[in-house]
Amino acid sequence: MKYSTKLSDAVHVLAFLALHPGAALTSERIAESVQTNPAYIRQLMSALRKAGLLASVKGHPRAALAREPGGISLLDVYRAIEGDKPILHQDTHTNPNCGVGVNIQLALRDYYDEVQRAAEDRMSAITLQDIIDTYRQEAGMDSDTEV
Amino acid sequence: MKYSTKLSDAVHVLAFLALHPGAALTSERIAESVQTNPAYIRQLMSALRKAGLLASVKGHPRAALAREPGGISLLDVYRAIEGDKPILHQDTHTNPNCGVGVNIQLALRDYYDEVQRAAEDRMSAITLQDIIDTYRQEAGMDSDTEV
DNA sequence: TCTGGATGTAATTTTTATTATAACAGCATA
DNA sequence: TATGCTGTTATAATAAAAATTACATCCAGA
Repeated sequence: MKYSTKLSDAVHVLAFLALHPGAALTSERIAESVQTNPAYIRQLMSALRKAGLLASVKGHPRAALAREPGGISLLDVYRAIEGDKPILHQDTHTNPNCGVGVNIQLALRDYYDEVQRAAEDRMSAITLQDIIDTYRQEAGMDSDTEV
Repeated sequence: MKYSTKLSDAVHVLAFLALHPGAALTSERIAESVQTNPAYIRQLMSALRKAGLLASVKGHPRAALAREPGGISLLDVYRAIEGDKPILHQDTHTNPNCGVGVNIQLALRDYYDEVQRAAEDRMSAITLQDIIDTYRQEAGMDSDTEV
């Protein structure tokens, strides 16, 4: 498949909103920045809304963060967008008649869970605010260079 | 795309070899356990060989681990198989004319690197021996229940 | 020394998750 | 009450992975 960039795009959307407070951003305007189509942006926003990270008014470009950027972690966004999709994937198509195969995959699960937890722990320590701060630094403070 | 199960399958291959020392395992025999085709197994083995995790003799079913299971970490296998493929993916198709978009993705890179490192640190602490031990436990010691 | 079974590798096809796109009902503001 | 945008669903296109095919090469044994 393609590599999923939904997490990156969702962060992009949230950061874009945070950087343009009260700017009447339509899904079309945001889509331009992400260089994609408005429907995809609305899909992401829908997931973010359901997770309580974003508030919006149907029919109007009034989307806004539902929390402070400092209160939104990368893990929050990951959960909102990817649900409980793991970062490593077991092979669930091994030969069920082969005890070795099945049980190796079973054993792997425990260790994949550990890796998942390590990644999620790190993600939970990174906030949208951190990302915005880094953005401002790297953009050399010319943070109002427009779209 | 499909989800990659190469890491899981490569571990499967290594564990299978470790569990059947000197058993003249053909790629076909291993493929049965993984329930896939021999060529795919040989591709995995080729990557493992290039990474120095596995030794083999061309033309003959003599593959064997090149190191003790305790000396092969999950990270070693990941690197052998996936190279430097990251677990989280940036969106590199954002609008280059949008400073915000580009720089948000740039800022994300730093944080994705942190997550990657956390995951890799954990992977480096897990060895093939650990996985085999867990396998034996979960298989309830009937570790010679055959293929 | 020659034969055969298996490897190593490249090329092609099939599968499947993801993104792109289209379509439209419904809402809230003007 | 007309309009612009949202929220959502459905379908098509894209891309990465696994499956499959093909074959040159090797080397152990007859």
